[in-house]
Amino acid sequence: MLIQTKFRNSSARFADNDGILAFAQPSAVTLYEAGTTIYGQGDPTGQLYMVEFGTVRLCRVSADGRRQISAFYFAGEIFGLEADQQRHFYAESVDSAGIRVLRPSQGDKFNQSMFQVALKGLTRAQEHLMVLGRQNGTEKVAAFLLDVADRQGADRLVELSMQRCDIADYLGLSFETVSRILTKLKCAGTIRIPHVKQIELVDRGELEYLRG
Amino acid sequence: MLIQTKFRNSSARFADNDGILAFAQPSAVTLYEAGTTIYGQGDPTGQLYMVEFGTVRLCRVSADGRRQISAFYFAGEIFGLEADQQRHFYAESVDSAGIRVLRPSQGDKFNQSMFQVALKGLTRAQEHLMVLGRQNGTEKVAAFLLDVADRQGADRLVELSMQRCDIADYLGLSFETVSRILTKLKCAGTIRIPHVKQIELVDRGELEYLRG
DNA sequence: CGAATTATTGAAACATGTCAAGGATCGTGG
DNA sequence: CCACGATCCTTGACATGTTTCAATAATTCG
Repeated sequence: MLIQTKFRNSSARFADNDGILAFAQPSAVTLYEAGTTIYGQGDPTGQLYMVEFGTVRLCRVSADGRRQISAFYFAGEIFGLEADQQRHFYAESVDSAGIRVLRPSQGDKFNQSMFQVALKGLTRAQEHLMVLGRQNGTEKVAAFLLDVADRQGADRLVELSMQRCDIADYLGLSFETVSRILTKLKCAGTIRIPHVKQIELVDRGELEYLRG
Repeated sequence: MLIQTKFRNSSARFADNDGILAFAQPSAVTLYEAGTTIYGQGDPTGQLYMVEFGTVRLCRVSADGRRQISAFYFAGEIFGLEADQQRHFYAESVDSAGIRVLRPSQGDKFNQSMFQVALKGLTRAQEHLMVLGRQNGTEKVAAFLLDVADRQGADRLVELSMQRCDIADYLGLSFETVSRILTKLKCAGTIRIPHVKQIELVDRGELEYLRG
């Protein structure tokens, strides 16, 4: 369910990612209801997207139904870059999200910006490889909470726009394990869970220690 | 232990990656003995490298000694791209490897090539995320064997330049588990192991099925 | 308020890790 | 060329973390 909206400058409060806005031709913001497909696997590539508000997940599902979320994107972040003409992952809104399409305007500066987007994506993916490959459940969850907090600019209170299942598919765990670990951290006094979707970082130092 | 060598065109048989050779200023080939550091974590960035022959691993070690190998690079492949001024991973030769430095020559075309390198790296990292996050040991090893075979252009006989421990740290497993899985695949008739470092893909279809 | 979805918790099964021993391979020097 | 030590690989037994299945609780939405 898509609803075209009109306001065009609400992202001013976020970093103008890599100067890309100056050189792309940004469209109006499109509103995606929670769980809506933004683009599908196999779709043609060619345009980038910017999250205006809300959260986006980039996913892939294997033949037998296991899902891996390769990244989340929050307000102000850019996604949709692919190496060739076909999309290898599909993108969905996690919650109600506003997405702006960035159409490529031919030009050096836009390419420069695309390069920055690619580098940022590469860095994130490599960081995530480390988490998926060599960390246990507790370390994964700690790393996730700190990452979300940083990207939200949150000092103590993290707003989890995604559900446990999304976190699990991002971290390579079952959602039950994610739930158990959050409970364990809560009991240890490291976090508080005032609401299912709000995590308060009580002992940030401990989380950073756990993250490794 | 480094030894400067002189031959400059032995990579002609490999794909001229993204046309980068035409625009960079390639140096002579430097020979790195097995297990030699090519660059360290924290080193300044700025130049790319091309594998002339042999294998390179890109690694990171956590505080308590767990290592994650984020990528292997084989002959003809380019590595060394980073998002900022500091290297976040370190690069080592796996076996005896010849490495060519690609110094950035200012210019549009080189940047274009860097972009291609970034995209390729991003794609690989994302593929690997899927493997690390959602595949079990057998699937990981199957995916690894097929990936190496493809990149070596090998039909049946895969030459494993790296040891079990490297494979394990790449796949997020223990080296004992890697060994056990190889044995299991051997007993199942899916592969043969004529030599510790040679894997014959007897039933490629089965491996592809296992990979998912 | 009630139904549907999502989250938590428990118990048992399973895959993988850890520790330990023995075997294969490799490089070196006699 | 062989013998030796060092390194790497394999295999076994057991410990552990995570998954799975199942039941209950909390939350969301109409």
